[in-house]
Amino acid sequence: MTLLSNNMDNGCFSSPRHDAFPAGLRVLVVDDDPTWLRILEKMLKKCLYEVTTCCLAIEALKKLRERKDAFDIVISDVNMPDMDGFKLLEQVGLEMDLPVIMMSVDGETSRVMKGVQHGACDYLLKPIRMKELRNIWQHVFRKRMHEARDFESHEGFEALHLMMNGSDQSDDGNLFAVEEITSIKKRKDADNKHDDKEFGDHSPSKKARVVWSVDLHQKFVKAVNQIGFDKVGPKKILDLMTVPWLTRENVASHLQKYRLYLSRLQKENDQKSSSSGIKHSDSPSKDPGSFSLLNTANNKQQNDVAIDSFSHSDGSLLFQMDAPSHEGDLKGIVSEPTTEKSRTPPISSQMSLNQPFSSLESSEASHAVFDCTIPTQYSWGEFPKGPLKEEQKTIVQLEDSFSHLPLHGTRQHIQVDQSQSNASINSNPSITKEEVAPSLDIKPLYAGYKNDYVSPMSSIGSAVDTFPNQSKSLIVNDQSSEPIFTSTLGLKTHGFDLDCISDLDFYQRNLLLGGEAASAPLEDDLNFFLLQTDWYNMNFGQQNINMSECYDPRLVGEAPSYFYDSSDYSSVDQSLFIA
DNA sequence: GGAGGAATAT
DNA sequence: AATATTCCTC
Repeated sequence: MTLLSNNMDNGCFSSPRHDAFPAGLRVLVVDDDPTWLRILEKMLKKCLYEVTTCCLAIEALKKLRERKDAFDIVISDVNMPDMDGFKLLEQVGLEMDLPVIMMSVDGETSRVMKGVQHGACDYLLKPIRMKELRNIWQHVFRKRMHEARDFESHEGFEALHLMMNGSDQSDDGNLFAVEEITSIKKRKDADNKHDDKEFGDHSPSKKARVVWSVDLHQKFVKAVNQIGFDKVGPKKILDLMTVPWLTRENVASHLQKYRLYLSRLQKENDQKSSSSGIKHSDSPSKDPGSFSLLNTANNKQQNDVAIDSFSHSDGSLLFQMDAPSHEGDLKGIVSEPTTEKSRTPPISSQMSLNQPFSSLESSEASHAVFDCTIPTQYSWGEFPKGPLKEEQKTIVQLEDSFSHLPLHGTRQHIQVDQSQSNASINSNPSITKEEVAPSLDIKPLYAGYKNDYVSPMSSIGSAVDTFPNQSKSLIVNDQSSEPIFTSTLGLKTHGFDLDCISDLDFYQRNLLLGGEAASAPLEDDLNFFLLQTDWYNMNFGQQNINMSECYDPRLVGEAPSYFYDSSDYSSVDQSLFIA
């Protein structure tokens, strides 16, 4: 490490005798009580600091003015005859801008506060212990960091830490030199430079990440379908999506993931078919109506663009979508879920699941599907966090949760809500008209969504796999920490408002936040950030709420099913397309 | 010289 | 795991 040299240009800590950082710290002690003065001097010297004492505040000021660079830090008593310690504090802060530590026998909060308000970097109560003096250098260090302007708490802390460890015993010169500190800052500055741009427009340090919300994905899928799976390209998709802030790269990345997902499904499908002989039976309901079903290559018909090209040889299908948007959106291909479920052992769930499909009409069917697939709020509560996290969660669990679903009752509920959903959505600024318009309502969207990812396969396995993952994502994950931090910064700047989710918010929601956040369940979020005391976390949590499809707690009371359900859907969907 | 897309990085 | 970036090919 670099040693602090006595001849540093800036003259800091220039002690002829010591070159290790804390050692040689030039301290000016001011106290009208000679006894204390002596004691302090002794103690400070023991710390290897260079000590200068004076019993008069005025005298201290004089010394300081004479040579502004002669001291690194000032320790002053509060009660002095010639001048109020606070006054001195103020002067020093004004003229020399040196860190000042106040001390007194009086620990009254108001006084301490006064000292701090006047700029004291610390307030020590007499009797003062070595321990307290030993670390006063930290104030100098901190100040320097700040001065270096682009002080970064993190690095600063690290450096500080290092210094402390290394310097504690003043044994070696294992300390960071001021120069180093400075360099750290510089590096920091450089880094921040790019960030700054983003900061400018409310974004945090890093480039915002695009969160592929259900809406976005839906658009994506729609575009893919319109173009034709075999002809798609990021650019084309991007153009069709008409999402201004989205970039080709974003789309490319998503497409990559999408393809990966599909291929994985395909793979699984293949395996399955081979092992079990023939693939799944056709899904139950191929509803002529609007539902599309997937499975078997045969059903590709009615879509303008069936994206089955992906599937291959074996003809097992990949997936189809109703391409044309129009109201066609509603029809999603729901097959998969059905199939999966039916296969699953737990009878109760199966029954419920199947039923809807076979008998319901398309629109209803889709609802039903949702119901089946998505655990309702009840489920939420029932899902054990632990298990959810586990990779092998499984069918059993899923089934369990499914069996708990209040399908019938819920279904009705949902339908009703659905009618309101549009209103809700519209009222929610976070969703732009365009977004709302194309799709009749969220449910259909989800249905479509699900189709995209799930329909291709009717494999239970895939469903199962995804589920656990999704749960994982539901739980606050650390990965989001970084993005979130950033985003919060942005939010902070803009004054995030939970009540008013504006387009901007939508934008932020999609660009600023970490992806996982979007699927975080309210419950977890709340738990999570209720534990946090700082603003960042609080907002982080709120953000999450917003992100999860209008999951505003305050709204929950009013628009129950819709919100709950939607959030659930979103989570499910997300998991679904998590490859 | 840009678009796609696999490989990598974060 | 989800996205972003990089890098190579066409």
